[in-house]
Amino acid sequence: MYFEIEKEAITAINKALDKYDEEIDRNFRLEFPPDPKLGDLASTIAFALTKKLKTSPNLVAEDLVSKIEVPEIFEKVENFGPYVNFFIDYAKFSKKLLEKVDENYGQLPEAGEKIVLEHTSANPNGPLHIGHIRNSIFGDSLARLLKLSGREVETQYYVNDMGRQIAIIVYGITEMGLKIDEQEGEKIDAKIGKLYYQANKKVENDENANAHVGELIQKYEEGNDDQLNAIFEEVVESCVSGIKETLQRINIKHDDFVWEGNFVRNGDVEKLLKYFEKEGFVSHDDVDYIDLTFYNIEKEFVLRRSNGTSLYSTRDLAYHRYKATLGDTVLDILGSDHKLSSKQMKVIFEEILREKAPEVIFYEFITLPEGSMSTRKGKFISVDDLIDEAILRASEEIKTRNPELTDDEIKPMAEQIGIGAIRFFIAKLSPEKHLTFKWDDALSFERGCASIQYAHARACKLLNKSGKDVESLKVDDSWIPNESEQDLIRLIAKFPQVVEDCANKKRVHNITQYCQDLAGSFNKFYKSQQVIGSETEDTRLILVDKAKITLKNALDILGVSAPEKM
RNA sequence: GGGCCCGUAGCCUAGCUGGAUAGGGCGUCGGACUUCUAAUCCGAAGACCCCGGGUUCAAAUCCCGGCGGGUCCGCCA
Repeated sequence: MYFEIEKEAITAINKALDKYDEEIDRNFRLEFPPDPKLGDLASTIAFALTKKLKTSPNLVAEDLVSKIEVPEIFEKVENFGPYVNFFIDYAKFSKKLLEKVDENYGQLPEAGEKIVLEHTSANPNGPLHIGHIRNSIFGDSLARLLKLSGREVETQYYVNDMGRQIAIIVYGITEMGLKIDEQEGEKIDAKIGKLYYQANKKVENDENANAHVGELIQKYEEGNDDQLNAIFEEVVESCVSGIKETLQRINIKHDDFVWEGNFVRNGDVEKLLKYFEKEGFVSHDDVDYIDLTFYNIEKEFVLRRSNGTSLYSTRDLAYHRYKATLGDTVLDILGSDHKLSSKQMKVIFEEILREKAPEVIFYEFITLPEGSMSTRKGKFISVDDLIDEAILRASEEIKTRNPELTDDEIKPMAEQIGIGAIRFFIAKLSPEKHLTFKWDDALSFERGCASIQYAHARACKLLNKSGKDVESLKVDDSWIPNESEQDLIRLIAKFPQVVEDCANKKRVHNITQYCQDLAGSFNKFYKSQQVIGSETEDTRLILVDKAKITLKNALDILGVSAPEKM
């Protein structure tokens, strides 16, 4: 709704600007004033005009206001110092808004852009740990946000089957006689992690073992040993299946899993290397590499090991060229430790291949209070453990609040609340901020996600209790919303704009704030206004229903489910 | 050593393409359950926006120089 009325306000301002002789940039948008007392939409256009007119911005704003014809949907236009502020006529606006909100509220029209979004892509050498989860939760939420904003999105998980890590696991199986089934842990990915830890310890301290791993890498890359291929594939497939299960628990599902080995097997990597060679970019030492000092990058880009095998970075280049064929934009979510290699990739794409480089969003690490996590050192908290703990804590919380509930009733609620707490906790922090993980911060049910879910459950309960079919109700024509109703309407109206804004900036953490604001506004309304039995019962029920829908759709961006009961 | 990121009340944080009294949350203190669920609401206290310069009518935001923390600089991914 704000889109429409913003347009009206801009048109009105432009008409007023026509009355001046001075030419100023008409490509402006409106902003939200910091306080509803100051109106609903504000323009800073007076600042631009001030420079031309050479008077104070306050006077310009005052003069501009006198020249503006107030569009019908607005009550008045006033200037507050240099700001030109529009006040919505809520008697007219509210009814229109409520009629507009349906199940798809917030879904913006098709933008005609397809984004291939890669996220998570953790090495299949162990379970997902809480260091990876930021990538997954941010990536998945962003995918949801971008879809809502009208983009087409395909999510991919890049499976590193050819890495040294997998070869180490295979070494553990074939040379050390370790068996996946015999490892500690419930899930197969956890067992593989344990096996990897042991095999890695051996390889680190034993030259021969280390050399043997190199041979395994070489053999798998050549791909002629069917028996060996099968072992590699089984390890990777098993681990990925465990990871998929974990992701599913936190409402994450990728559209596609792409194995890096494909790009060696289908010849793409070789083609790329030949191209670099032909164009004269390759330097030969023990290894083949591209010297990037000309582009101000000290670190060379290694293409091939001395034994002739390819590296992750080379295969990744081929993978990114493949992704570019699938959509308009290639977007990666990566930890900040990838910054240098991404810079190398960007230069290679733009300067050497002369192709569009992928877009990358970086996030800082999550560390434990005692230091950073490491699958290699077996030092991490797995996402499965985090989920289990979250659900456990949530069910205890539910039990103390609702002692009458049975375990069967509690279980699904605990899952929704526990998972919500995790996703919300991760999503609310902007990605460039480093995070030290603490259980009590991560799994708080006060004022966090649970209170938002609670607002939704409250709305459901209320609608249910009314016994009316809200779809068949009509907004009362004489209704003039009071203050808390206006506040709620304002926030509901803002939602599509929040979606657009966050999607353009590719930021999801502002969505969490929006959810909190909307829930807060609903709770305030709920506390102060009687719904059932009031004179405007039907209208208020509609308002409750629309708030509920908006809340649900906003939570959906975060992959958090909206419970009907709590 | 060089590159990149971060530094906002006791704690976590939004704002960072310059503009309205720096917005939330946790914690603290005080109030509200005979009334549609108190996982809620109302109120209060709490901020040299790391420090020092500069640009500007205007700086948390931009520039320069420090300080503190993180991270990268592998024939790992």
